[in-house]
Amino acid sequence: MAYGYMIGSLPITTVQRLPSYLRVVREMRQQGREVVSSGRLGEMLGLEAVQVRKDFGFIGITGMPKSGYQVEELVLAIEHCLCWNRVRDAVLIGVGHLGTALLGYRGFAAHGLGIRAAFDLNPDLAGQVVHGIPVFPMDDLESALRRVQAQMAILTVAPEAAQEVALRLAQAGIEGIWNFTGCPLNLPPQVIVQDQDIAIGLAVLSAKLSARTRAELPLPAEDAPD
Amino acid sequence: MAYGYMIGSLPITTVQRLPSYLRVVREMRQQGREVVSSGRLGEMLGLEAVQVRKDFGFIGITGMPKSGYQVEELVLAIEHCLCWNRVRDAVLIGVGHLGTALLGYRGFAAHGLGIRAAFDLNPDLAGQVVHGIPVFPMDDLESALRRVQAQMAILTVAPEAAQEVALRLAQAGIEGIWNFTGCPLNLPPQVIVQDQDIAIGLAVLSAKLSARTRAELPLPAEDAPD
DNA sequence: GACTGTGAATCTATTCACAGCG
DNA sequence: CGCTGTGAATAGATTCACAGTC
Repeated sequence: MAYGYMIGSLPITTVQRLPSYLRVVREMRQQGREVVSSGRLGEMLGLEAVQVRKDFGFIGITGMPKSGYQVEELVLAIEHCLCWNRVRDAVLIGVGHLGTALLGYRGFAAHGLGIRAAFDLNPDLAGQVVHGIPVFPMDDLESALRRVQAQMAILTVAPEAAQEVALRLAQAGIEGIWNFTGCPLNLPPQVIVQDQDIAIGLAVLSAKLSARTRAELPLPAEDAPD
Repeated sequence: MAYGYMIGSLPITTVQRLPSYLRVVREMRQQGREVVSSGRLGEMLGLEAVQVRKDFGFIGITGMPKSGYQVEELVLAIEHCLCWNRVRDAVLIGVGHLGTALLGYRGFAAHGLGIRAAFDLNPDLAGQVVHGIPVFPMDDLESALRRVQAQMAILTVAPEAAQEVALRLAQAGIEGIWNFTGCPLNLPPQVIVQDQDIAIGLAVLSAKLSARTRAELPLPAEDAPD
């Protein structure tokens, strides 16, 4: 079983399922539930039980026949894999609609993310505090980054500015960029870029809706003679 | 070549790449460029040329040896696949930080989406107009949906309310739900649900950063004797 | 009996290799 | 030549089938 496209020792598809496992097992822990089976978890998340078991195998968790997996152990193991048990310092660039929304999202702490500063071109925003996070002018980017020691940047600037700002971030030593701009970034390979393109999800939904609408219509008379 | 996981006649992975193709070819059209090769497109998007050709084959586009593909033809074909050449009526439920940001996003028109109305529990919001879109109280959901004829709903409510609101949407005849709540929705199968879980992208980035940090550290003395 | 754990089989997606064409 | 188009090969992910264990 040669698994590829690995992140560290985990298949990327496994990593993508970890957040939903974590949400469920955290909830169970809060409810005082101590064990859970792969079957129950799969049912709740729309996954096959064996897939859940394989995933847990990858993150090094082993369960007990008859009873299942220890909820607490699962929480800790998943948090460890993602480093969501400690808080990673981050900055956000581009305090527009989306940037503001992300600054206001209370859930990031539980996802290992602490936004320490924000930056925006607009001089009216600089000096303000948005959802508790101070906003600095773009000119201060490099000097502020030397102070706040952020490892990650959340990029929510306009598409036209994306590449240029990303390059400045890379040069300032940012290690990972969470890219909400929808533009592909061209950066030195030591910077890890994660694209978060909202248009992809919309495209899948649009295509599904269109496919169903087309299927409901009478088919366009496919009476080929042969 | 038996491709599965199809949406209509397209592999889902192809559909997921269509938005980035579309962005690039629309830009080229605006610049007056008439043809483009699969190699050039692949280079711009970080894809293999052959993948681009396969994708274009699926959407029924055929190019010319030596020159490449007609930019205009590509734009129209991709828009057609996604139904992004006409505007689909939608409503948005939950005018919090994220909901407000989405209401303010000017790009949806180019993605075939027109938000006609928004809804929120908060009575102070009802009656207001946010980014040009009227907000109604949640109690009016069913009656308003009878008037606006929306096909799609954007769900940006708090996780606790997600399932209940989604059920109301399904009963009101909504065909597709774009689910930003991070909670899995349990709905009758005729409703198409597209989950847009921001935590997945963050998990992948977190895991990559953690993996690299771990790789840089001296390995924890793996001197097994056998 | 009700679970886990895992090799083998299957299914899906990407990439290779090359024929065909303007 | 410099492209496209596609069958064949490979790589990756899921699912099956079943052995093992408490």
